[in-house]
Amino acid sequence: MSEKAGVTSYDVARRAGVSQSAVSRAFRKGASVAPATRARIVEAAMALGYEPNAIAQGLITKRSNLVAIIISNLTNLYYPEVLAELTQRLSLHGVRVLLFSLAAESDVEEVLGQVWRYRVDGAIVAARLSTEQLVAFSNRGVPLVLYNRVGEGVPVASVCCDSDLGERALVDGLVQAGHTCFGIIGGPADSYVGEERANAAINRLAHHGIKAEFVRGQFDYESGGAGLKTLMELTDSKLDALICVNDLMAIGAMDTARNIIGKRVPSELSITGFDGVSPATWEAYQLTTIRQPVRRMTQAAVAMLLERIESPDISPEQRLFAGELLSGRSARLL
Amino acid sequence: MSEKAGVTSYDVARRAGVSQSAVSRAFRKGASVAPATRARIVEAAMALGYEPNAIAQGLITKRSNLVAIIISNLTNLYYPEVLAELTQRLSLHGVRVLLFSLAAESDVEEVLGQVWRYRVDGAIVAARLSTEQLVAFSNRGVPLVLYNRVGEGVPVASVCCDSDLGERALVDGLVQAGHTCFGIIGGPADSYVGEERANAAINRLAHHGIKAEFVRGQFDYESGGAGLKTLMELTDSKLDALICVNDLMAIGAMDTARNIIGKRVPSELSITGFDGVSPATWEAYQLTTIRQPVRRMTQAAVAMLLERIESPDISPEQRLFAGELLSGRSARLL
DNA sequence: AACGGAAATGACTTCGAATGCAAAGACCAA
DNA sequence: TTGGTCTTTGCATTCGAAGTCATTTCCGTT
Repeated sequence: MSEKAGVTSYDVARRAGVSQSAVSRAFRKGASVAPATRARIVEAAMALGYEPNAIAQGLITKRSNLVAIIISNLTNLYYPEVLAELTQRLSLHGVRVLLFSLAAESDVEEVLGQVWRYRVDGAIVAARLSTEQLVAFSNRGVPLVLYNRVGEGVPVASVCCDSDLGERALVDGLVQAGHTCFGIIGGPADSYVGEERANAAINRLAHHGIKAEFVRGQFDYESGGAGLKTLMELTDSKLDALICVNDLMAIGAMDTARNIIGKRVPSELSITGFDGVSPATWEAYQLTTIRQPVRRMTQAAVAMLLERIESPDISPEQRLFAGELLSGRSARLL
Repeated sequence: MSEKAGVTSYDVARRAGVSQSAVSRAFRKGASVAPATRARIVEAAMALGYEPNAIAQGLITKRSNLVAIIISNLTNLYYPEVLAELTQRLSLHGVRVLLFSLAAESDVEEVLGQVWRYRVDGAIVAARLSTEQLVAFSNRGVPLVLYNRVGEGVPVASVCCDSDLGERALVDGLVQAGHTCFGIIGGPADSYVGEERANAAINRLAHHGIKAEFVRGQFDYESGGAGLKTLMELTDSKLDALICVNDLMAIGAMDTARNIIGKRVPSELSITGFDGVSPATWEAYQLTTIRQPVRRMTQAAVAMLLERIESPDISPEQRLFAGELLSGRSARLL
């Protein structure tokens, strides 16, 4: 078994005394090969350390068995879990992952060029795509599933965690528990989930006749503390309910509230997050948040994508998953 | 610009009134094409939305421009950062990432089969490889760089963060600050870094004539708390210095110490970690730890790999980076 | 006008596996 | 033995771009 580079089906064929076609057939199930022949071929292949060249297979079959995964910022703490899940699930189906991680959202265009070049069978995207970019996918016939985003102006298959339901649960709980002065820390203006969640919270508060102060953050730890400080100023320190559109900012805010500002959480200030990342459940935080059902969502995304790879004409579908309210100890909820 | 699937160089050639060869040349720098011709070709290519088929290129040139990245558990909190860095750096060099994330270490063998099939130009691996597996890389002529691991029995290019230096700094600091009862929480027995760091700590303590209690964890938050409890029992609650081989366990231990056991950190119990993940710097923890120089390490890994892809015969090299001591507030150090 | 050398271009082959098609065997029945 | 059916097998072609080599074109010289 002296595995060497560049062993081809011809090498195997020669050693087994058959034609190259036979070798090819021996490796695809359902092909017409005599059992004895197949055995000889497999033996020869093992002896030579032969592995079919996926590149050549891809060229002839027009199936690369590659799926592109495009994620804007992997350091988000939430995405690694998603990525790991997606990768492993796709693996089970014999599909390989071509990973594109963006330093800046604006890199998408360049990345797409590479996606086309590699003739991927499909793509799962957790980054903002313009309408033209969405159209490009459909023109090129590359099945696409958006993760936690929906197509703007164009119907596209997508998997999302319901922002409205989630924020509604949080807002309602906070309102009913008697909070009166609300603040919201949103995401950057160009983030889809950020806007969705912030708007969901704002709308639900409006439904209760409450107007909240609003500031933007960058989804990171520091933004939480900074946002909280700003909101305290804006509200003359009357703030008693802080809604953050992700957990990381909520955690940052908690730390700042306790250690810098000196507000008790949750007795003086309730703080909520969104995502359900693992630090949210740590003893020190016990964050009240909405946990995204990552396993079900990734499972759905993979299933939808594979379906569309098999049958390219399946119509777009949006799957909205309800998050689970995680009642921690960072907020007084009713 | 009605980009469609399956535009080939022949299509472009026809539209530009040239041969396929000309199109090919127009897209590679340094080739002999008249400026005017190239212009016509580029225009035609744009009009058709042509992108060279990387699969076909890979087949003929025997360069896939793909690099495999194999990471055992992405949920480790430390690896996402590494992965993002690696991906982006490789991108800059026109190299694409084929990601393999392992659910269990034992999946490596199966994954390697796929690595061979895709004829990757090289691989960066942060997972345990057996000697046979290491040899397989060299037999197949696939350049390999190990990340935070070294080849066992076989010389292999690798990039590591120095465990000895790091643990020595921590141990010396703790000893000099007067700690007397030491406990160590290691990693699973099959983890390379886990064993390295634990041994480094044990050895350095021995050098000071101190013997520490030792328990194993799984690198996760829960293991920290559980490990601490066990160590408290083993030491009749006399434990006053806890060395964890990664930050996550240290964080878990801190939370348990403060909130469950009721020990003050660091006045009654000093806790140290390793890695320098972002939560370690959070207000609530301010962990005393060794920060791995991720940027320099990934930078080195990429550089080493690319070098070896260009010149396959470069001899193996180990690059050991010293970590930076992050003096937080979780340990009394001198 | 004729020639030489360089630049530009195209025809053809190549990479490695898959597959349509035809030929060759295998097997059974009459 | 012959014919017919079904299974195996090999030949030849294909996928799309790169690159070799031969040819053509272009330009400057004399």
